[in-house]
Amino acid sequence: MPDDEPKSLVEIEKEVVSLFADGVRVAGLPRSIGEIYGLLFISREPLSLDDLVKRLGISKGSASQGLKFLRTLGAFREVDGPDARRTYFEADIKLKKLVGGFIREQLRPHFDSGKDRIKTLEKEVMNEGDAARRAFYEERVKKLERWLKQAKLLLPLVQRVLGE
Amino acid sequence: MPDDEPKSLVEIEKEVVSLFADGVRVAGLPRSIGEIYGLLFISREPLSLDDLVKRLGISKGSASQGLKFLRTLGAFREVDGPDARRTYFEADIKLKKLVGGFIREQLRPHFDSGKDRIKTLEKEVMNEGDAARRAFYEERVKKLERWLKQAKLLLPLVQRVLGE
DNA sequence: CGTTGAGTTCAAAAAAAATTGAACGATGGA
DNA sequence: TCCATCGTTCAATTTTTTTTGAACTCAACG
Repeated sequence: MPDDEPKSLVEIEKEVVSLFADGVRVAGLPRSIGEIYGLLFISREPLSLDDLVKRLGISKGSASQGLKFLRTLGAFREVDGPDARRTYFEADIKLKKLVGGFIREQLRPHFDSGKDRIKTLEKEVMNEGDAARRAFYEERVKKLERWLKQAKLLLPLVQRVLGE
Repeated sequence: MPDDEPKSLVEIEKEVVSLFADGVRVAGLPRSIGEIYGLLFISREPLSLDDLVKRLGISKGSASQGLKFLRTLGAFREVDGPDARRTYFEADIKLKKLVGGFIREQLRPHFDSGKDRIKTLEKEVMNEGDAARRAFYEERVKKLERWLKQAKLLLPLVQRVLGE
């Protein structure tokens, strides 16, 4: 029963893992998710959940949850590997896909709820008795609507620029 | 000495404050920063630090730090108000300016450090003895460079789309 | 100058988020 | 059918982030 698989990360791997770990923080994601994707990104062979646990030194729970999230983004493929019992993961390295997944899973839902809340605001504004104050509120709520519309407009544009 | 200023938020104000509080979380910013900007956004008259403290029910420290951050973004103007001793704040409601400030203060620094770290990676890759492995690393590092370049390219575009 | 109070700073406390690990369901042999 | 173990889940724990509040600086004013 060979256990000569590399247990610890080599220098390059460490640097890439740490780069992604820091990188995903910008998007408000936990470190471990960046670490997992980073290691998949810099690994020639697909890795199993257990490989991730051993090599990153994280818990099985973290690895499983991290993969669960990355799966919703479409950040990796599941492929066959040495052990038929295990699932092996291989990074999908299309930036467009990653960003697309992030937009779909993280940004869109926020935008949608934002839209609803602005709708609620509009109704609320109508109850304002003071005319001048109401006018001010109307102007601001309209501004919010425009912001949201512009932001939504931006998303497909972002995807296009990052596309192939 | 009149203290008939409204102490608590009216319904609309509450909703806008909460909308911004949740909204800024997407950008990884603390709730209080969204609350402060939100209240300035929906206030007809400029507000002092003390107004923010009283009406949002946050500490003086939070308000001061929140304003400190918003100041770096250029998210408000300082104007005169009822009390000559105090500084009054008025929201700047140009989306372009807000996003521009965020890019400049939060995103750019990350990108710059990312660039350095990729440079380090490149050097490290040259030390890899195994040719096939080195080729793989080179390809991946090149991919990272391209990603960073595309992301950087995106920033001015975002600013343009959000402009006036 | 001394006093007052506006605004800042930062160590400590509180709150929120991420990680762990043990229990669990599921699946594929034997 | 029973066993072994892969992968998931989630309550408890740890870590990180955010907020607080008291001490401080500084400027205006008498």
